[in-house]
Parts: sequence; structure tokens; C-alpha cells
Amino acid sequence: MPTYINSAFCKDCSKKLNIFHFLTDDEMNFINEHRHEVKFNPGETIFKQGGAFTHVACLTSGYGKVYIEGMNKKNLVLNILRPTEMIGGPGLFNDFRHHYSVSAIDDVVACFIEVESFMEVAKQNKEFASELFKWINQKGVRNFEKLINLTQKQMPGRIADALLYLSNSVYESDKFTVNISRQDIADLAAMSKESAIRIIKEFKESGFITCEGNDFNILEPKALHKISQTG
Amino acid sequence: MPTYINSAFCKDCSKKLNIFHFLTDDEMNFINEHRHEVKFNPGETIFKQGGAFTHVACLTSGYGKVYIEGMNKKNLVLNILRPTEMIGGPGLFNDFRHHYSVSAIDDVVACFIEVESFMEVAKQNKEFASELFKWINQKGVRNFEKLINLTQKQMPGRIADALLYLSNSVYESDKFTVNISRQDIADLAAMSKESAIRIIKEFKESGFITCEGNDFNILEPKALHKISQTG
DNA sequence: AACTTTGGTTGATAAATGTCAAGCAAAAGT
DNA sequence: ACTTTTGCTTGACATTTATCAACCAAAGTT
Repeated sequence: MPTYINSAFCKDCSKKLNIFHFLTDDEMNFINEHRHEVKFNPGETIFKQGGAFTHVACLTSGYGKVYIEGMNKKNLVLNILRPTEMIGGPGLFNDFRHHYSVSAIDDVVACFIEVESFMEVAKQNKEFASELFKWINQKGVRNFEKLINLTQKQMPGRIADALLYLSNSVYESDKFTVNISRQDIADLAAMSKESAIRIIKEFKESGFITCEGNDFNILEPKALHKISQTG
Repeated sequence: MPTYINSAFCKDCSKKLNIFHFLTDDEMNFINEHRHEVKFNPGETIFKQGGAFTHVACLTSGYGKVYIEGMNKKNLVLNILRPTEMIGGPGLFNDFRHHYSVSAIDDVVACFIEVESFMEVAKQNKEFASELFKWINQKGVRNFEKLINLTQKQMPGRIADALLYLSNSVYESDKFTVNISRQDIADLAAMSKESAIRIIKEFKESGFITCEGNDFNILEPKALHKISQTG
């Protein structure tokens, strides 16, 4: 089983990433020449917090977990990545270090683009640069929301947010089977694993959701929204 | 007393802002033609969260408070601005709304630059664009740190962070007199006013700081650092 | 001078949350 | 088939933190 492949052409995958929409054919080819693909096994580290920011990456298949390694070995999960999502971070154009880690949840294929080439294109192409600004700032808005959610809501509100996030943005269905652990859900909502389990149980008993093992079903999304709003 | 003035020339103030270092004279003049200054009284709103992002601003004198208006009328103070600092936010190149509010702490003069002109220069000048990317991502890193500090430290660690921030980054001295309220300090550390007061009292009793009213003196910065590290 | 308002402080209490320990079930290894 | 490990779950408990109420002092008002 090869861990280094270069099967797909950039253009195919980039169709789904609107950040690449404004590239010319030449620029697309340039990017294509400065990229490579890597396969990861479940649990393996794709980006390591503190490490050198040498490449931007793009998940072409599989799920990934983006998390900040915080204090006392505690992680804060920022988001769950699906194909096809780009992975960057605030080290770009800055200190060129990774400020979060990314690990493979299941079998993952990631496409790595050399950061110099990526930035060169960003400097050449104004539209691309604008999209990049937009992309970075969208992440920024999401982090603001996370800051408020995690500091001003109590546990039921935070778990409601986490479940709605998984349902709406990750698995895109009311019914979904998670491939992340309870600890990951807890790290998404910034609480202890035990507390997360207890709140999920409460939601189950209230009839807002069903949950057998890793199978979730959001029965009353409106109720969860309300809990999220209330705090 | 005029509230609309246009006294200073852009170039003077921009010397201190390294983001403007790479502008040509023409670009500088262009910015200069598309800016205006406004005076604010203490407490007045400079940027309003949710409002249209029509201008980037720069504090030319006085102190400002950047805060997210969260749930249940609770605010989260992101940082305290001093002259000469630029104010933007993740609405730029994105949805062109403000995602935080900014208010004047004391008498403030702010210089507003039209966002279209600002972006035009960013698209023209690659070096400026790079600096802008860097600036935005530096804010992003700081927000990551805030996310960890506020979700993974308990109150003493968070107050230690707040005091060190005020000492090192805002008033730039071990001895300083705050012009913000106890509530603001609490909002900086994401806790209730009463809790903030209590922790400050504990630090006083431990001999780490002195504090009479608004006069603070950091006696043992190392002790505060340790508390910040421990959580 | 008397009154009101505002921000700061304190104590008592209740609520929220984490920690610890134990138990359980499924999966993995031998 | 047995053991071991791993992740999930639950209960009891301790700690952290917010809330509420009262009080105080300074500053502003009448």
C-alpha cells in the first residue's frame, strides 16, 4: 500500500473549493506541479501544532479532526473536516507555524500544496487573494462564535451546539453515525467526557434525540436550537 | 468643539503602523483622500456589532474597548486599544458587517478609512496585502490563545492573564492606573464581576500585586505567570 | 446639606461542573 | 476460548463559580 500517490489532477478536486475558482489554467497547473498526495491511517497526525507551516492541505477523502492542544493535555476540537475542505491556519503569512493539530479520523487522503507556491499565486491573482481573505475571515467569525458559545453558555447549550454542528455541517443529516469518540464530542463543547455523556443522556430522556452507541438521531432540532439560544 | 476634524496627515500616524510601511506615496495619498477623523466622548460607540462594515479605523488618540456582545447582555472584551492601533475585524472581504463593537474608553480620536479604498490598495500592492494577511492571522492566533485561556483555565489563571495583558500590552508598566471598570476586567476574563474582584483580592493578600481603587502594581509578575500556566 | 446614583466590595447560598472510582460491554489480542 | 484493553456509562462527591442581597464610598444632583 503506497503512502505517496499522485493520482488525481488538481482541477477535479478544486471544482468544489470555491477559493480556487478564480485561478487561471496556468496558475492551476502551477499549483498542480507543486503538490503531492499522502494517505493517512486513522489516528495519524496530518498537521502538528507548533510544527513548520510548509504546506497548505486539502482533504480529498476521509474525515479529519482539527484541534488545539491546550493545557494539561486537554484538547479543544475546532472542527471536523470532510472532503473537500482546505486546511490552513493563522500561521500563513505570519510565523509559518501550525497553531493547531489535525489528525485523521478514518482513512484519509490529503493533498499538500507547497506554501511558497500557494502564496505566490495569492500575490499574483487578486481575485484569489480576495477569496483567501474571505476564507480566513469566515474562520475568524466562526472562532468568535465559538468564543461566545464556550464562555457564555452552560453545558446543555454547548452540547446542543455540538450536536447541531455535527448534524448540519459534518454529517449533513438528522440521522448520523459519528466516527468520533465521546471525548471528541466533549472536546468540541469544552467540557469533561462524563459531563458530555450526561447531557446527551438528558437530551435522550427529554426525547430531543435518540442515541445508541454512535448512532444519533436529532428528533427535535428546534428544541436543541432553543437550548442553544437560552445558554 | 468640532466632532469632525481632519487635522493630521495620514503619513504621520501611519509611521507607527507597520502595515502601512509598504505603501507608495501615491497609495498613501489615495488613502489620505478617502479618510476622515471623528472625535468620540467616553462611552460612545465607534463600531457597532452587526452594523455595516464601511470603514476601517485607526485610533489616533485615547483608549478603546473591543468587545463581542454575547448572550444575555453579557460582553466578552477581546482587547483594549491604544493609539496607534488599527481596527478591522473578520467582516472585511467577507460579509462586510462588524462582528464586534468598539467603544471609546476616554476621549478618542479615530481615523476612518473607506473600506473600498482600503481594499483597492490591498489588491494593488502585494506587500501591503501580505502585511494585511499577517495582521489578520496574528489576531487569529491571539483568538486561539484566548479560546484556550478562557475554556481551560480557572478563574485565578484567567485573572492573571488579564492583569499581565493590561500590564504588558496596554499600559506597558508594572504600575498602572486602569481606565476600565471591574466589569470590564471581568469581561476580559469571562467571569462575573464579583468573582473578578475576589480573585484580585486574593492576589493582593498573597502579595503578588497591590491594588487601591484603579491603581495596580504588579509586584510578582513571575507568580502571576506561574498561576497563568497552572490554570 | 441632603439625596440619589453609580461602581465597588463582601458574605451567604445555590447551581454548575469536574473528579474519582467503579462497573460494563465490545473489541482486540493471545 | 480466555484474557486484556479500550471506550462508555453511572454514581458519589468535591470544587468551582454564579447569583443574590446587602452594604459602602465616592461622585454627582437637587
